[in-house]
Amino acid sequence: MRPPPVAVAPASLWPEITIVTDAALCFATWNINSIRARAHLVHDWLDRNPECTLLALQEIKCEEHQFPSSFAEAGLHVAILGQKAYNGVAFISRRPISVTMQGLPGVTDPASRYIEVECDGFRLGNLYLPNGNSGGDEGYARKIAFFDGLTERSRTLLAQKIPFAFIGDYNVCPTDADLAPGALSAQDALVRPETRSAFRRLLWTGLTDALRALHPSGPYYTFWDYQSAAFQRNSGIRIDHALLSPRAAERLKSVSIDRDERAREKCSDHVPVIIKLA
DNA sequence: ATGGCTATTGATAATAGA
Repeated sequence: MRPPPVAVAPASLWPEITIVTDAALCFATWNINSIRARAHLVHDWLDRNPECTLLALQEIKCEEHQFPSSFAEAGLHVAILGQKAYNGVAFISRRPISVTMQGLPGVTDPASRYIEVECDGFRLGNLYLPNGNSGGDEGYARKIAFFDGLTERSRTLLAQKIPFAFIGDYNVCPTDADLAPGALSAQDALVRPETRSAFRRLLWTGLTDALRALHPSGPYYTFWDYQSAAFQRNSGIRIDHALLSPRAAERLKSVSIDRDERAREKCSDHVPVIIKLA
């Protein structure tokens, strides 16, 4: 057991903020678009990224019992919230993890889209937000309802003074700088003003968009459509994000997007985003 | 305007993704 963090400065604007000495931590998020189709890519990636302690996966597209056993057999810790055919989120970790939540309070959508774990005193929420383009008004309402649930969850964790990150596929381009010209129509649920507003309401609970904190301008994409040679044309969008609690944000060292993964054979249409905390 | 890619399934055509 490691000792609890030692506070050396008083709380400021956010009650959770204190300057602390915590162990370094590296984690990543990756919408894998079927773990069964791409388990080998995940193993390869983990082998090449030994410093990454936790990997959050989205769209595993299987039930718990269908999740490849190779990860646990390799000595990795696994936490899964799955369902048949669609959605599904999971953690693969080099360190022990305990599940603190499955699904978000108040979110009635039965789809498997949120799992949260504790690891060495840090909390990680792994989310796959509804796309919102299908299912008409009801489908879009589920997207906004998920944002509301996540916003409430942020307030709860902040009130509990737990350092955390919400990582995953948010299915939102926060600003026009987060998509290539022409990559999406203006009516798309990923860029609708109501979607961006919901994202900002979540941010304004006191969270930090890790990539933009370190890279305020310029195009950074995490998804390229399989169609129309989108990757070759770099017609991408940034929809996979890491939002950090204040105490986590103070420790932010780097954010990197592993775009090389998009060039691999039979790859996912998303690439890993890696976050390092001091 | 359409199709274009890729995955899934009480498939082999439909649905969802983004």
